[in-house]
Amino acid sequence: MTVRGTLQTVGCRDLSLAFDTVNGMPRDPSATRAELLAAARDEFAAHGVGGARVARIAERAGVNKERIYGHFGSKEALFEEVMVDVLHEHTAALGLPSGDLAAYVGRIYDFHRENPQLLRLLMWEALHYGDQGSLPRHEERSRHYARKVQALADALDAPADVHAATMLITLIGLAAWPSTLPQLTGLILERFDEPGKASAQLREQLMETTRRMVGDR
Amino acid sequence: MTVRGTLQTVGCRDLSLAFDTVNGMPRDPSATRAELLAAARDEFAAHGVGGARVARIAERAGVNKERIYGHFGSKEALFEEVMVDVLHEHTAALGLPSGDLAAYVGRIYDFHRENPQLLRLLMWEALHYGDQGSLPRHEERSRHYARKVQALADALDAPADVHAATMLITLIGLAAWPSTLPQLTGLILERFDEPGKASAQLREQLMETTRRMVGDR
DNA sequence: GTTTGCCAACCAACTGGTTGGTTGGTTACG
DNA sequence: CGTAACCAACCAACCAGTTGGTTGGCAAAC
Repeated sequence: MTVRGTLQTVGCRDLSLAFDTVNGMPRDPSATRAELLAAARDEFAAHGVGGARVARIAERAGVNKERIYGHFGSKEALFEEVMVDVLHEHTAALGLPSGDLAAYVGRIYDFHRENPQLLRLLMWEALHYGDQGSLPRHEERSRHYARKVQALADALDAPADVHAATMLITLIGLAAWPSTLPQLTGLILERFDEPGKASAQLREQLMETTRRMVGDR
Repeated sequence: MTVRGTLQTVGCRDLSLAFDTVNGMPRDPSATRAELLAAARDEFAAHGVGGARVARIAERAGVNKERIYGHFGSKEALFEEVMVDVLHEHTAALGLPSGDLAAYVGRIYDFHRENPQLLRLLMWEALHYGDQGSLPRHEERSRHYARKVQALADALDAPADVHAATMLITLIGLAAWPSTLPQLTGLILERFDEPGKASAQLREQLMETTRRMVGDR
């Protein structure tokens, strides 16, 4: 991370990076914007919309608070922008369900364990926008999941109907649940010796359940 | 709900209940405490620990803010007390897994759909106490889940080992997941006609998955 | 090639409103 | 009559968003 600004603006800069922090550093609005988005992602994942502090976000980005309002307009709008970003990255990283659905579940399970940020952001978002209304970017997200349902139906060689939809919910749930309430998972598994091993057995259980679920019978 | 206090204490009382709000109302510390706990439950479920407002809690309880500190000491301590309460009620209402595990999943699924408060509180709690540490009342809660693992093992006529533990996690996950990110569930199901019917089909899917999961093979 | 003038990017300092928690006094009741 | 429950008023800290001013960079004018 590079930090820009003049020497006398002490409040917003990490002085350990002072060699980067010199007068004459080129201005770069898009870099500022990106730094803000990255800092905001960490802050929102850690504290949620209401708990996030714009001062902390600005400080972490090495930028003045006011830039948030110049670029995004409000804390809430910044949060929405972060969500768009994160969801795009997420779909790019995980792809659509295909051939081996148990492997798909295993992949998603691993992803959420190694990178809990996305799930935390989704949970904050779900809690923030209560039950009644819908989320921002509703239409876009609806289409995204319709595509996933279609991909799952293709993988099963079945129609993209309610059954495929409920199955998609179940698949995602199996993979994501242990990381959703990690303390619950820990509480249940902690009585058994090596935690790493228990986690691997949980992963196997989820994949086996997936295999049985998609098997015809 | 009854509201007590003197006539001049306008700020903290619902005047529509003025006939209850007369001088000479008997003091009842334990009732005050219970009112505070009930109001706090609603407030915390809606807004989380950080987002909850002690003024709102006191107002809803028809009691002065200061009573919160007299009874519980701090907002955070009040939250912990609410969690203890809610978890006790929850276990009393749902019981342990027994004979028909698919029915158990169906029961939990219905419970969370009809009463999203518990899950919301658990999510706020999970997000609030990050990944690192453990929750308050760790030992008590650990024993509680050990009992559940044991009950599940009994129902399966199997040992209470890691396998039973991972299966318990999976069962709870299947039942609770759709209500955890309800907007996601809605987003996936909204394309299909009657939403009530889709929800019923989802329920059936979860129960069938449970049946297949516990079947030996 | 250099000066000039303009604007977007940037910042420090400020503000009005909010909030968890406290305090000093009042009242019910055993 | 003493004590515990209760309350209104208060306070210091905090915080999202604003403001007025500064500066880097670029393009037009020379």
